[in-house]
Amino acid sequence: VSLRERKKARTRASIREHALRLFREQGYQATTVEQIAQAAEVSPSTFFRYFPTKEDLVLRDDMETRALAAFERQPPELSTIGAIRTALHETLASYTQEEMAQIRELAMLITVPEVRARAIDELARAIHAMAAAVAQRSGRPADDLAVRTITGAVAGVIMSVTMPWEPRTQEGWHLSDQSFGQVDEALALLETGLTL
Amino acid sequence: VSLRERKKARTRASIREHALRLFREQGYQATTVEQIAQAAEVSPSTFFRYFPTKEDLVLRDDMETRALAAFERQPPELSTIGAIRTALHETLASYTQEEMAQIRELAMLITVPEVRARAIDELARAIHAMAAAVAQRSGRPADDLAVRTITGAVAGVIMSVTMPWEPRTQEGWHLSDQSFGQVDEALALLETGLTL
Amino acid sequence: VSLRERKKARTRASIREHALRLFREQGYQATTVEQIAQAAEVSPSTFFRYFPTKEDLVLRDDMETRALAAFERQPPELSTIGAIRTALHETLASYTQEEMAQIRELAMLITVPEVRARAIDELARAIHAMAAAVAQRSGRPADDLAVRTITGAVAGVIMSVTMPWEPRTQEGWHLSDQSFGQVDEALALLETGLTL
Amino acid sequence: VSLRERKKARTRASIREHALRLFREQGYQATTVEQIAQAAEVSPSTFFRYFPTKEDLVLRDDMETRALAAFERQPPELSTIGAIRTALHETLASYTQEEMAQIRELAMLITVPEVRARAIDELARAIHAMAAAVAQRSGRPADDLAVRTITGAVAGVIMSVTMPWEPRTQEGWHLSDQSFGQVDEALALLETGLTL
DNA sequence: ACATGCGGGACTGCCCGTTCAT
DNA sequence: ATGAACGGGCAGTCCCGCATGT
Repeated sequence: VSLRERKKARTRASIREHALRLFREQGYQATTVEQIAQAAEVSPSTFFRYFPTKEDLVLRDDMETRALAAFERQPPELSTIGAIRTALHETLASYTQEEMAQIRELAMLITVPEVRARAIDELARAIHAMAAAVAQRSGRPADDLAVRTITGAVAGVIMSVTMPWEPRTQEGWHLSDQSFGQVDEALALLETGLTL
Repeated sequence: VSLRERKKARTRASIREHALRLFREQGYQATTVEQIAQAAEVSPSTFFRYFPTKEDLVLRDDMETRALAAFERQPPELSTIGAIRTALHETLASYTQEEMAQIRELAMLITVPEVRARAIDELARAIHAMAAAVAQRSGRPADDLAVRTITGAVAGVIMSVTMPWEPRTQEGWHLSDQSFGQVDEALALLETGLTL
Repeated sequence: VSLRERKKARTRASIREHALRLFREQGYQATTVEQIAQAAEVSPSTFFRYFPTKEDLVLRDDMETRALAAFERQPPELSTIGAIRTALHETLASYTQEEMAQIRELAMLITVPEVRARAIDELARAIHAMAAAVAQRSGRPADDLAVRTITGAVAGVIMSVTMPWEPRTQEGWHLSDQSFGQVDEALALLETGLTL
Repeated sequence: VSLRERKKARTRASIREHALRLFREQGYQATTVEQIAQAAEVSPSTFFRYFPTKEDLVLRDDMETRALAAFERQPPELSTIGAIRTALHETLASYTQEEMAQIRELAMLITVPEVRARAIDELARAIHAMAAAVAQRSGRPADDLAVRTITGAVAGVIMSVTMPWEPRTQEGWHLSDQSFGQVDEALALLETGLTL
């Protein structure tokens, strides 16, 4: 880890922290990139070198990567959905207190339409990546319909349970601890069979 | 239907047609709102009165509304997913040849990232609307977990089957006739149970 | 002439005047568009609506248009070059004192490389427009070699005589009154024959 | 020729080749310096050390230098324009097949406005350099009007004959073999006298 | 009512000067 | 000491909302 790398990481963190503070104080939309750059003492162009878009301030985390890695570690005896559930548990457990706090803070911002659209898109993309893993695990081709169905369903369930559906204000919604519990429960339901 | 309404509809259609032509010729991103406005012989501000954002040129259709209405017409004997499947069939059948052609053309544009993010978001929103209908149909509360699970799963499956996952060029992807068939099949799978 | 038009013209003039003042005070390159916009009390985007590029502040004048019109007014007895010389005289005579002063001030800025490259390009384009007029006048096709040769030569002579060739500072060069005299003389030479 | 020099020349050639390929594939404007640098496996800053601006990828060749040298080799019996014509012939003849092919490819890019403006400016500058040679050859002062006139006229004629005047697409224009023939013919006309 | 004009903000691309790594 | 990385700055484009004028 060279000095250069360290500095980059620090700059990146600094930009994000200042941004989050400003979002808290003024709201997401009311905060301009220029303000963030000024607060973090970098130029706007530098800002965009670290975060391609303003939305990426909120989105870039590695939860999907971690979850995928955890999934691939699961023993083959588990059913697909079972493996996914365990993987999610492990992923959550891997976060420190502070990381969870930041995730919770970032999560509040998905009430902003653009952020939310991007977030869903990322989720979709991530689950598609997981489809490959599922395919391999079950010895089926990557574009197998059952594989696409199961991964799609999982993504949809996560979306449906965690996203704030009614248009609430930024303050009115938060990612509760029980959200994860609900996701788990919903995935269990999905596996049991959706008889309604 | 007043004369005013007629004129509005014509303007709206004209803007959309000119836009689609320009998208075909130059691509979505390369076409500016100003060009579209000029081609349709309206001012840019008028454009925005008809379509709140450029993306809405592609997104605004009433498929979700029609599907929801069809769902509510289904007899209570059908299972939830069965009713959804039938509703989708009826919705598709309700389109004329020309409408289908336009839908297909619009569908090509979801390869554009912004459009795609918005499209998924709309799908999510639409399915949430359907959750209410499902809840009522089954006599459960609106925020019932089973209801959210089933509707989320349906949305996820539709997404997973119809969206172009690999980053393909605009030309390389199209909404095939069999896409609908695959959605139907996948929903059948979902109902049967996802044992993988 | 509506109120709107009036206002536009005033804004345009105001921007240019403030820009010229700033150029005088700080130099062309050291003056940013933002400064100009601020001085003229408009937003940067408005600036670009009036002048597509910073260079256009300097370039947009109608000398070429006037010269072309004057050329077309010349009687057919005159030789081509003779007609051009007369047209240039008439064009110059048509400017008021103030206009000449502004032209002179703008002319100083062609010492700036980008401006100069653009200026030559405009000259080239203008002379090409004149080729059409010459062709018509002499009853030859537009792409006749003699026509292209004569108009090209005229453009080249004007360039050669009026442009500041050695890289001089902005202060060291100015468009003198005798520049026009020299152009006239050079065109006379061109007509007589270039025996060297 | 040291090893260092060799390496530099290779890097330079490599950058240019990758750039030309990308220009062919995506167009000049759509290709960014960063893409070129990446393709040539150098950093952007290295790119700018080899080519001060993106335009210089297209412009930097030594045709003017060669032509000037050839001009200075001409015997004093020849008229000025005669000497220039011979010099141009010799210069052309000095290029290999591959060099000509590259020149032709580069020439296509002068349809791009910025490139074209720069190209004309370079031509102007080159011809001004030639003015000094003409002055010396004829024993006149460097700023002699006849000298400036004749060199300016030659530059203008070359411009007029070789440049694509109508706004054509990149594909629609190319530097034909007969362009050189036309230049020669036009210069002959210039010498004979421009009676039109 | 409707269009036009203007403001503003995100974002891109070119280019340069300085700092760090080899 | 040579070269790459990095940050800064500025021109320019586009989307879109709001005020202003017709």
